[in-house]
Amino acid sequence: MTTRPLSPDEDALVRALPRLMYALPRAIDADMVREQQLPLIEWTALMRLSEAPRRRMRMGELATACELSLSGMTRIANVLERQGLIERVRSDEDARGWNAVITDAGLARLEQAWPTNLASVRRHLLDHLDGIDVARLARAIGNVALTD
Amino acid sequence: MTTRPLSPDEDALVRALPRLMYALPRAIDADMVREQQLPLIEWTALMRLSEAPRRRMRMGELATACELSLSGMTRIANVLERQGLIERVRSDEDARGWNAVITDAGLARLEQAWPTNLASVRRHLLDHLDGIDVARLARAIGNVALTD
DNA sequence: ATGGTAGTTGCTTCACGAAAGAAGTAATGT
DNA sequence: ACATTACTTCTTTCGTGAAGCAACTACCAT
Repeated sequence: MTTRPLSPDEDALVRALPRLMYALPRAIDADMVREQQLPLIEWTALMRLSEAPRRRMRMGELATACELSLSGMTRIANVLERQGLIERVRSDEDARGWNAVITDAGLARLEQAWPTNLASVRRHLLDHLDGIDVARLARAIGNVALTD
Repeated sequence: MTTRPLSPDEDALVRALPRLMYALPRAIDADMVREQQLPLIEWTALMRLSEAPRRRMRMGELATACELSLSGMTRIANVLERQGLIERVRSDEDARGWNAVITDAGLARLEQAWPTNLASVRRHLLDHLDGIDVARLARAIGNVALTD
């Protein structure tokens, strides 16, 4: 295992990391719950579904997209389904599989909550990234934590 | 609340965010547990203590530094104390307060686990940040999620 | 081809542990 | 004395991994 020491810059980043990993999701989630009664994870699931072809995704696919375990995804899907924001329909090409499909109510709810999410991400994150190449950063983050 | 739409770059960043907020901490923690039997949060606590004046911090201070609730910090401190990695001593200027003090064993454990943490952060994060101004990013992240 | 069976996959249910928040306790300050 | 502060204990919620179940695939024997 490589143990070349960190440069001072990298070291500073490592020390700042808990902010990003622990504080940021809590802060955004708190905004979403307070203003929209829609936790961040549920918002994320709706967002992924809304962008999927035919507004649907297999459960496993959705779990991955939400960075959630499959069992965790089942739980969230139950919550969303009980609220009528998604439906579950059997996959037509594999009878073991279920598709989560976002409903019209789900799309409406997503629309309604969108500005809160946007403002929250701005306030907690984007507003602090002056001078950072955001496009490059976004691309970089896409590759983060790929292997486990 | 401001709802100016996101630029495409910002939008890409927002969509990549779950990686950073959910997958990254899980990945690093998994490495720490697998190779060192020392969860990331415990490592973080030891690291903060090791750098504090007189190797000690008040519980509340430490909780903040670890981005943890006070009750959560109590729990972690109990675990570390049972392992002899920290001690609790009453604060001499406020009898309500406790100082968590890292022991020699704690320092040794931190040293021992350091390379794993370093390698993990490199592998999951730093290695993917080509072209990013890391110094600037570190400074920026320091300001993330300040308000709740 | 046809069917049997072994193994894999997709999802849910169950059992557990981690973290937050509320309520409680003890010491301070005014 | 009363309100506030520092921490712990208690309660509830959230998310994981393991176990369970149903359905699909692959392989072989006939």
